[in-house]
Amino acid sequence: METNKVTNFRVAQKQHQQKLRQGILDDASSLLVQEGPNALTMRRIADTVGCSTTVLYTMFSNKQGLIDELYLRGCDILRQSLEAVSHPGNLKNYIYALCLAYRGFALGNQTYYSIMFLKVIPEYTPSEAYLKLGQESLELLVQAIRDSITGEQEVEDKAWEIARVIWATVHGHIGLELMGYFNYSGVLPQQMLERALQALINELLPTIDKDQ
Amino acid sequence: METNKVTNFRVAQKQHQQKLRQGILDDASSLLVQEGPNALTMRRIADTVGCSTTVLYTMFSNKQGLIDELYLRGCDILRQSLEAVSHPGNLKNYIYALCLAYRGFALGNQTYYSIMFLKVIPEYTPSEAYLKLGQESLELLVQAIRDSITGEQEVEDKAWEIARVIWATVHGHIGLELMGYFNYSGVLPQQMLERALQALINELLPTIDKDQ
DNA sequence: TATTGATAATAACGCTGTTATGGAAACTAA
DNA sequence: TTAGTTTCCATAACAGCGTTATTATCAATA
Repeated sequence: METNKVTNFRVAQKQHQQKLRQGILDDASSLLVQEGPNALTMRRIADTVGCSTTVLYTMFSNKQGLIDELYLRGCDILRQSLEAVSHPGNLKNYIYALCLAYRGFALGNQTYYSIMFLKVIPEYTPSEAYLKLGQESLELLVQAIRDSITGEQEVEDKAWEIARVIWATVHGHIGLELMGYFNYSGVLPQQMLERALQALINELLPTIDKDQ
Repeated sequence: METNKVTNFRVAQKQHQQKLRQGILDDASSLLVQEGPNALTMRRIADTVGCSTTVLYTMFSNKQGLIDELYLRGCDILRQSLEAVSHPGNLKNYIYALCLAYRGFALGNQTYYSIMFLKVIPEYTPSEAYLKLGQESLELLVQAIRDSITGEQEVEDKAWEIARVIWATVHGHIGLELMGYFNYSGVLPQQMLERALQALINELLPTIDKDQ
């Protein structure tokens, strides 16, 4: 059957392209991690992969499209970092641990964190859809907050609202820390974050763990 | 007197250079404000001023040196924004107002804020000394906190510590807001920040305004 | 087998920060 | 005044950036 041969070829082609695509993203990813966002240029990616820049443009349209994929990888890593947190039964401690895991993700994957939540690459600004995907990586935190305000009205909206307040706080501590503003400050950044979190959880989730 | 003529010329030269220097910074500043950090290239600055890039390099060494000066201008604007806050007698409200003034500075001077506290220009990273200057722009906030914990031990260290925690929180809210993460979130960013601040001040400064 | 179609490398365009070159103007010294 | 030296600055260049037009190659069709 001629058509079978053709479709077989087509399938092989598709698979090859998929592998190439993943290979490119792997190389771009290690470039990002090992040498920072500044090293993430189309030419360097092409050199690392061993192809011309043309391939990158036919495959991802432009730099924005390529980095979009790295953004998604960052979302995965963040989600997995939160999933790795064991639920200690105590909701307060759990929320606490989720926030510290978020910080762990940020410090352990500074370059991913930077392209997701800071504007370090002039050519890249996450689209509205991707901003939403980024937020949704925090689902576990939102769920924990949902659990801790169960019984109240408009749990869904309130949970997201509180999550965003906590998120912003954690983000702010990380942002200033990464900029270097907390070097030589006497107190460890983590301790400062913990103090802020304690205050926020106490005030925003006053009914939490009262039955434990 | 030959030497007088010479020195007079030297003085005139110096003054001329100072004026030129300020003119360059004025132009760079308006370029930054009107067209954003991406428009802040050495060539565009030179074109706007009406000189060659060589002048910029003899005057500021490099782009880092030029933006250092804009960083200082940003510090001035921030300090003045805080100084413009009237002290309402109530310390809690004052700290509150200072934080909102900080947010006002950030939103009203997004480009200055970005080069100072976010990493939007790959070629610019504030040095340790400038990071310190940036922090010191928050002196009024630190002083307010100092006033509200007077009587305790190690007021100086504690005040800075609490100030940094509050600062990080405000910064985080602004950072996510500027990235667009709070668009379509239902609750206004300012309200979210206010809730966070209320929680922080209540918990970190429990003795505040008890005598009023 | 000749032709069409996709694929990708080369080279180019207009940017960027930075620097070497060359010339003009001004100060110094005879 | 004149010759030499120093200072200043614009032009042009270099390397690198994102992006695209050109061109050649090579498999699929008719």
